[in-house]
Amino acid sequence: MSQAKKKITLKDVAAHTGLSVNTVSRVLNKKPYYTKEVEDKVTQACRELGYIADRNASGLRSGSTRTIAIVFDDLVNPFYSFTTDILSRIFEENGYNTIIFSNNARSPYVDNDLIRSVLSRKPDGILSFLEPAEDTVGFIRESGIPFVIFGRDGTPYGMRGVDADEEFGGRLAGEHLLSRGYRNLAYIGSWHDVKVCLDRQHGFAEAAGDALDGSHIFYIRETDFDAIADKLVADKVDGLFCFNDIIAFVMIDALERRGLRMGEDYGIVGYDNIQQMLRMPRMLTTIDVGVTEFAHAGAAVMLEMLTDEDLTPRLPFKDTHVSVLVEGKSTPRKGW
Amino acid sequence: MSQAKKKITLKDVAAHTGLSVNTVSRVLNKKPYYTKEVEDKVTQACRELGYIADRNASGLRSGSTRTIAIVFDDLVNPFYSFTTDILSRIFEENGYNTIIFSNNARSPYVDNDLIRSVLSRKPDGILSFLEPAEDTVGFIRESGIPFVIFGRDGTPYGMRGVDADEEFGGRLAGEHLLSRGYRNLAYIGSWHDVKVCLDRQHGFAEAAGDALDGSHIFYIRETDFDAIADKLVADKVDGLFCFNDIIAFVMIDALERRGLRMGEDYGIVGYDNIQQMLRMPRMLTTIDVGVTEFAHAGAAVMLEMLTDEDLTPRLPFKDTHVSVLVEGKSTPRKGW
DNA sequence: CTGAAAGCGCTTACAG
DNA sequence: CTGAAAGCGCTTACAG
Repeated sequence: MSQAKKKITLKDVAAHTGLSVNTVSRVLNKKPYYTKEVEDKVTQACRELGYIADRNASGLRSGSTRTIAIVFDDLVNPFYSFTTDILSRIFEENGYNTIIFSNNARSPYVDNDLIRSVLSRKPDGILSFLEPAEDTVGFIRESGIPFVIFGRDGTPYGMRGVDADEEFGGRLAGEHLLSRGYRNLAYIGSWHDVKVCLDRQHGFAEAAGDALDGSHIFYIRETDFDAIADKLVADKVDGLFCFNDIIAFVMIDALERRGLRMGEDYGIVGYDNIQQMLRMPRMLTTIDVGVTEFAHAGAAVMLEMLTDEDLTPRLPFKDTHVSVLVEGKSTPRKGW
Repeated sequence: MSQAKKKITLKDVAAHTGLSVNTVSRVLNKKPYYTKEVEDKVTQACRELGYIADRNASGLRSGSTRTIAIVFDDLVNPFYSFTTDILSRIFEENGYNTIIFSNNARSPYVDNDLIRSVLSRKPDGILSFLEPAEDTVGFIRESGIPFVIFGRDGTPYGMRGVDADEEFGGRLAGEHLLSRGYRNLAYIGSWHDVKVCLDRQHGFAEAAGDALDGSHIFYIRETDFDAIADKLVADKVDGLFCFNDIIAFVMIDALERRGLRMGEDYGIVGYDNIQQMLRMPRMLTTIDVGVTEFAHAGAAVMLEMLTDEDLTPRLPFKDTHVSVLVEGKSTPRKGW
């Protein structure tokens, strides 16, 4: 097997054509002022030599790496992977590569270590599924790099965000469970200090009214699934709303191990509709934000910031799209 | 909002400490020869100034970008996202960032455009879920860059691969369906020219024997789901083996629309056990390769190639791990 | 329309 | 143990 072939650089292409590196560079970047003849010569030489431009080198000089960083805490959740898939394809189409970062689930925030790691790659923009930690907000803003918070409200941080109406989603879940006859409800959230989680909770609580007792609000980062399940069984809770579908699945499993069957002994509503992303049968009743449009909205904001198009007040996603409840088998009419 | 703060470079740190950029660089990279005093001064200055090294610049000079490219065709499939999540975390722990590339599902191969895009980022290594296209194999090998084919056999390309025993998995599926009483079987593959797909098919065919008629072997890239479902119904097929879980889910849906219920009118086996990755209830019977160990094996090979550790003949994944069949509700004993 | 020089922010030899 | 110079592969002014 032949060893690492000599790397072909602009200089080689220049030598091969008898032109200067400057001219070759100009042709490749389609800058004005060169003859068709020169263009052909360059194109030909690049093909012959198998020239591939070094994007890192060009980034260093030009100040733009044509790279976008995506930050998340858990690529396993299809909500993130589905969105990341769409985003990276759109970025690619626009000449940007995607570099991914995760937070090791240390916290639901972009902390200092993480942002430093991201910035060391000099991306042209950062799209984060996580909110910035208190002490990184100023740092990020001062860096001047476009930062989009995806799926969360950016205003508290003075940043751009692309978010959906989470309270509305929570309300849908609450109304649905009530309308199906469930009367003793619970909410299983993720982190007690994450806004999305609280928004869904508040919407749900508002709709649920007396049916949701304060002692039936849980956060999986504080109470483990088994403890939650035990409490639900003990208190004869009959309707669950979970922060996302994965949490719902885990609860279904935990309750099954206690002899309770989904859609028979209790009703349950999730969030995200990952079943559809995976083309699975509709089993779980869930809230669907329209993830494809959501991702496209996020990409649009990012590209808008990158190209400095004037940020004319287009209506944000939140105001133009509305979540819907998709019914599965997990919330049949209760009793009668 | 303050505008882009002046970027802090090594030069600034040098000026601030009264040292040369060289010395500062040496301290930051922990090269030998500097006093504790100098080290403290540098550390202090970096903190004060908020210095973040430019990894692209260092990569340009040093020849190593500390970047690994991961190539896939569909991040939505949890098999890929789960694996990518693990891989990127392991790479991160070892000082490498991950840059992702997808093929736009143009083909199941790494084609010329794709590899050029990847190489332009000068990654230290490439881990691909896709096999290289015929005409890119030579190019990739000549580039000298470590290339690991994940989930596929690398030997036909003279490359390193990390693969599982796919025929064995296919056999498990076939034996299971037979043992449950299904007698008229079908295989739903992905691409007819992808080795993994064929390996599973061959293992399955071997176990199925006469129960698998040649006309009941399909590839979803050639025949659409509805056409497949129609044929299955017409021929009263009672047992399905699908290339992966997602294909299985789509088939279940297509058959349901034709009035056939999974686990009642027919049995079905998938591949990958994505249910477990998503912590979902065990519904589908499926083949599980042990994706966590699989991902770790892939990372190990990649890191091994990067650090040039001698490639002592450790047993490859295929020879040390064996897939298992995980039973769900989709393959109950038939009839009696 | 094309070229020679400078420089992006680092690290790598090489001096001292 | 530390520093001055050169250079990684490009693009950006600036000349001509």
